[in-house]
Parts: sequence; structure tokens; C-alpha cells
Amino acid sequence: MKVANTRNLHGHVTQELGVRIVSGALRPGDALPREEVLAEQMAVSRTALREAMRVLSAKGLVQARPKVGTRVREERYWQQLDADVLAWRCASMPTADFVQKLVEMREIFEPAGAALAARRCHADQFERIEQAYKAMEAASNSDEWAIADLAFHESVLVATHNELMISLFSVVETALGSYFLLSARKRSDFNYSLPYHRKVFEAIRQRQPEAARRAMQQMILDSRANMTGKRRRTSA
Amino acid sequence: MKVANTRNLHGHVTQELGVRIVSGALRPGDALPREEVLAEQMAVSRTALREAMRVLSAKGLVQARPKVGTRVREERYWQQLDADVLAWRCASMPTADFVQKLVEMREIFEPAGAALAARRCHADQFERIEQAYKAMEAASNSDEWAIADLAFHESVLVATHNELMISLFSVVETALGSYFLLSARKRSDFNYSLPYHRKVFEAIRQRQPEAARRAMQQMILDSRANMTGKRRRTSA
DNA sequence: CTGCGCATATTGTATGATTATATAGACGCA
DNA sequence: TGCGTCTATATAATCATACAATATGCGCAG
Repeated sequence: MKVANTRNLHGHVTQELGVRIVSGALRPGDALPREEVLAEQMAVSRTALREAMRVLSAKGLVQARPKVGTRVREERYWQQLDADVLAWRCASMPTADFVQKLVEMREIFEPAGAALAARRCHADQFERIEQAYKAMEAASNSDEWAIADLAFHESVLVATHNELMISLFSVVETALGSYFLLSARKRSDFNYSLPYHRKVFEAIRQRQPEAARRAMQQMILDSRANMTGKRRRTSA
Repeated sequence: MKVANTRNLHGHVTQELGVRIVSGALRPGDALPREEVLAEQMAVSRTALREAMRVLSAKGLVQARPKVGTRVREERYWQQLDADVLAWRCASMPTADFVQKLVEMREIFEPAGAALAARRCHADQFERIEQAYKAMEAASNSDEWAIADLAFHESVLVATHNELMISLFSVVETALGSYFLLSARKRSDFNYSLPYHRKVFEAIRQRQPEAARRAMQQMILDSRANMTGKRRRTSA
């Protein structure tokens, strides 16, 4: 995962406080100690602390006002789609139902994205999709496959010519990646979904939006079934 | 719009630089002057400038490294779904095709959201939807209607029990709101889409996911047609 | 020609002082 | 007694300055 810049001190502070808030250790409405005290508690200077606060404030997690202090904001103000906020949730949640929500997002916009891609895909973008697909075919282990898989899905979304879609993908997929790309697929039949990808690929090539949508939908539905352990063949 | 905190000095600096980057005045790869110089140019202290930089860095717009300086990052690293980034784009773009992209997002996830809502809506959440719908019925001018409309769509998304969906809505809708809620709908037939809303409302009440999806889809398609001026009846 | 180390420029961190701002409580007025 | 205003005060916001860490590139030696 590792989205936030943890190389710097304020990065660490941001993450530390961010996780505390997102995980519920600090709850909405709670007041944080004043800068001077909190800085001392975390063994950093006020400068570093303030820069961290600034970031958390930009993400909607806290609100600071003179005299009244700094308070954790209510969840509805949180930028839930922020890469860091998402990462912090992944790092601190009983995963089950949150993963479910992420998958739900995928189920919604990836098929739609595939359909758009089939309509608008340019030559060079198609080439990237093809490249990714061939890399999936050629993958000899689950790591290679995971990388190619990610590239495939991304290149499809790039072909939609809608950068909002790409951003949403990148955020959701990165969060999901830490779960299923690296865990559930460490198995011998890592490439079981290749036929699905081929269908999507072909549909885009032949510019058939609805076929692309259905193929992508089936792929994700099957992927979910696989994750929840309901697939029949558990090994090759 | 006004998402960013412009009451504070670093808020102004953040916005100033953010707009410059998003609008293309500063392009990816460009190096910014070093902190000391830039701070002087903007007539603020290095502290204030740095806090702004920290935020821009968190949004993926810039990257700072010792010795090498601060550079504008490539667009693919930008957090396109960040409320501020989106707002800055709205403030500085030839609107036409960007609005199209926002509408495209709506077309994808709002119908899906309506379907989910029909499946999962709890009693108190349904009450909020009903409330919003009645407020739309009762609206006597376009301002009242716009508020109720927003509340309706939001309450539907809340009923999905997926806060990622809500966040996406809030971001997209806020950006769109600045265009069509306040402009295109200043007309006598501001409530022309009430029947569509009723269909969605009824479908959710009767727990008919597919009906809810279709109704929402039709509503948005018609809304787009209306925006691009293709609707037949231009007045009551 | 290559690799190692040092000089240097830039961001990163720390500290202290001063200013702006919002809250609450005191004070005065009706 | 009740209300508004005014002031005291706590806190964040801003500023200025000093020092530390770090990456880059150049020079020097092998």
C-alpha cells in the first residue's frame, strides 16, 4: 500500500494520527490536546505536528480553530476516497465488510468502464490493453500475473478517456490489492480468470460495449465468489 | 463551491498554487522556485508556504525532495477525486467536456446506487428519502427545489450503506451543482423531473431494485438532454 | 575510465516570539 | 433581573531564524 510519504517526520505524524482517527481510537467530536502538548507527546516539534494537522485538515478528518482547539470531524466530512484515508482504513478495519464495499464499487464502475472503453478506445490505448493481456497469458507465477492483471484493468479504464474513472480505479484497486492480489491468489490456478479477460479484450477490440460490460461484470462476480471461497475448483 | 479553507493564509496559498497547477499555468515536471524565494514572491513566511506545500503534496500535485527542489507531478498522480482538486478544475476549465465527464460518473453510479438502496434501505433512511421527495413536491421556486433535489439524491445514496458511494456523490454533485443546479434550472419548469423522482421513490419503497435503477437512469439521461438543450419543452 | 567521497544546495526540523481570533465571563446598563 | 457589550484569555496562526538531514554532482584518486 504505502501511499503516504512516511519518509518524512510529518508523514509519520500524519499517518499516526490518521490511523488513530480512522480506526476509532479518536472519535468524532473528540478534542485533541493543544499543539504544544501533543507535539511533546509525539516527541516532535510544533512545526512537524502542524504540517501533519494541515494535511489531516485537508482530508476532512480534523478541524482547527483558535481558542477552541482542534477537534475530530464527523465522518461525513471525511474524504473517504482519499488514497491515504482508504489506506488507513485498510490498515485498521475488521476487513470483511469494508472489502465488500470496495468490491461493490468495482462491480459498479468497472463494467461501465469496459463499455465506455469499447466505444472510445484509441489505437495506442488498445495496444496497451493488448500488451497487458499478453503479459497475463505469459505469466508464470502469481506475482507476474498480479502485475499484468492490474495493468490490464488500468489500461481499460484509461481507454475511457475519463480521468475521474482512472482515479477511482487507482484508489479502489490499490486498497483492494493489499487483500486479494497478494493473498487469495497465491495459488496454482492464479490465472483461472484469463478467459474472462479474453472476453473483455475481444469485446473492446470489436467495439461491442454491451459485450464488454457483461464480460467484465461476470469477471468481477466470479472474482468475488472466489474471494468468499464459494468457487468450486479450489486447485488446478 | 468553496471547499478549501480560504480563511487562513496557507489556505489562500494552497488555493493559489493549486489553481495554477490544475489550470496548466504550472505544468507537470516544472520546478517551483525554492521555498525561500517562493515565500517571498507570495509575501508569506516560509512556514505558511510549507504548510500549503504539504497539502498540495498530499493531493499528489507536487513532490518535494531535499536538494532537488519541488516539482509538479504528472497528472496521473493527482487525486482527481479530491474535493479541492475538483473545485479548482471547475474554476479553471473550459467547462464543456469536464462537465460531460462528471455527468458520465453520475450516469454510472447513481442508478446502481438506487438499485442498492431499494435492496437495503432501512426505515429511518426511507423516511429521509420521503421527506426530501415531499420537499421537492412542495418547492415553489428553483432554489427550494435545488436543495430538496440534492437532499433526495444524497438520501438515496445514504440508503446504500456504502460511504464510498456517498463520498463519491458528494464530490461529483458538489462540482456539478455549481453548473446546473444554479444555472440551467432557473426556469419556470424547474420541477419538470418530479415524475422521475417519484418513480425512483416508489421503486425503493416497493423494494424493486431494477425498477429503481431504470428510473434513476432515465432521470439522469433526461437531465443531460436538458442540459445540452435538447429537450423539447423549454418552458411551461 | 570508474568508483568513491566530499562540497553544496535545498528541503526538513526545531524553537521562540508575536499576532489574530473565538470563547467565556465580567461588567454595566436598562 | 435580564440583556448586550466589552474585555480577558486561551488557542491556533503567522513569522523569523537557526540548525539538521539529504540527495546531487563534481572532483579526485585508483
